[in-house]
Amino acid sequence: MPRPRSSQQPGLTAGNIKDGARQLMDEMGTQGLSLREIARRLGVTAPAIYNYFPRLDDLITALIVDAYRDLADALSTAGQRAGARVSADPGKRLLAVLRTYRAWALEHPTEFTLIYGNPIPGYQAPEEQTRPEAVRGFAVILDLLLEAHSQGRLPGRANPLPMPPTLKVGILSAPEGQTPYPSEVVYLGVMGWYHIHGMIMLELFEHNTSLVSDTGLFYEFEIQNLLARLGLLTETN
Amino acid sequence: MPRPRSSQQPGLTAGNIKDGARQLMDEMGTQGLSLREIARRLGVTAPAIYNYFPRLDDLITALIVDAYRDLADALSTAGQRAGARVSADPGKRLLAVLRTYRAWALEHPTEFTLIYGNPIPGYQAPEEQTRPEAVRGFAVILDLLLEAHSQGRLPGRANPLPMPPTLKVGILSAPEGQTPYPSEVVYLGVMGWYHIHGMIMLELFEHNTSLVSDTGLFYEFEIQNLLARLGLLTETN
DNA sequence: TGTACATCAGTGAACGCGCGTTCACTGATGTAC
DNA sequence: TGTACATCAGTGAACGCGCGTTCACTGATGTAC
Repeated sequence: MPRPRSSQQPGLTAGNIKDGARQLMDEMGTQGLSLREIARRLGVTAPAIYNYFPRLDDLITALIVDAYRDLADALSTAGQRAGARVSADPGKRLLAVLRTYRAWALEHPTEFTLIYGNPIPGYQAPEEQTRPEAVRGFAVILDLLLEAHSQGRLPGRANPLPMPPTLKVGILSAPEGQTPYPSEVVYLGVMGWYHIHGMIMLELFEHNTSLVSDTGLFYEFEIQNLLARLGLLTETN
Repeated sequence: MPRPRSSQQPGLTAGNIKDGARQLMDEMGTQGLSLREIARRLGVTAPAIYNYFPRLDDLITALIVDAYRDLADALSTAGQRAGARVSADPGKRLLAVLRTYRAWALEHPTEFTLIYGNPIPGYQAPEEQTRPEAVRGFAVILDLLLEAHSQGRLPGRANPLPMPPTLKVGILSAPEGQTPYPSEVVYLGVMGWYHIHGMIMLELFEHNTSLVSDTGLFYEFEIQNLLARLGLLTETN
């Protein structure tokens, strides 16, 4: 049977396939991914996909990298917009970024799960592909903390943060091979991330439905509290 | 072919099957569960399992309930032992409980993932079976907070905790149908849980390997910090 | 304007696999007499 | 002590299914002349 595709129609693209995959995962969960089912939905036979992704794992990798990139973009533009719109205050920009973190997770639950949920059995993410985008997202937060730190607004030598001397924080070099972040900045970033991440994970998988009635309000309260404790928010909002 | 089993051998039991399932999940991840593979490892044919678990979902439910129960037991005995060994101070007992939370997760990564990781697609946990044990574990934490609260050691009316008036915290009734926990207690419990849970999830799925070199120390520092902020730990350890 | 040709995206059949579940059955066990 | 019998845990074959991947192929397209 001849291919029905005419030259006007866009035909199969890597983008098409990824979109189909994302849609399928939305319905079936991250482990419901299936080359054959994606092909079926695109009105194409399964082997056709091999022209774009030699193996299923390559498709998964592409989806993961896309997700990290999309999240990093969302965080980055949220920070920039807040800077342009409201003020240059790093605390307020950080607040906008943290709001966006949750918003992105709730708007893209499948992709968030793909990144941060159970590892897919038998699949090993190639770090050299996924790591840069993953780091870029977290660096948005670290950069704002660094800015506050350089303004002397974070706890430091004069106003020491409780931080045990034996605690060794791994060194994460800044994006462009610049000087590494000071360990106070990394510590605060990680600490805040843990808190926020736990909230979102438990909300996403519905472990807190009987405990918290308005998870959005709760989140908002927590991030304001967090930033206020660091001296980054003087007035509310 | 006759059954090789003689009366001395224990033969197949529900416990055997669950143990095999847990072992399989340790190797293959929570979604690697397979009736046939479990049966194969137990030296038995797949239909034999149907005498003990009518459907695969029933086996999963049993595993989930077991995990919640085991975690709740671990938390509960940790609190009791700390009370007997060290002091009756609820803060110190809480510290022991929080240490146990992480220890249990790291010792039972598969079961922790089964409970708190991605939902298994197509499987819906029957709440009436899983909820009591899930609540029991969390109640260990809440009970200790309640004890501190009744001793006036938590922030209260006199020494108010920042807690927005509009924040509505769902009511969780105490185990035996006793009076519900005060909302300060629930709030602090949930808040701490979020923080701790995020740490453990990110550690378990190895998202923080490049950020934190000694995750055990980091965790220890965080929980001591957390309790100190609530006024539950005056001296270290 | 017309013809020959290379390209290459997508096809269809097939591979070997593992899965959950059903079914009639078998045969060792323990009990009742 | 011996015999007849009910029980029921586990068997083996079969069902229908979907999966990832391979392979030789086809035929529309665009290009070169």
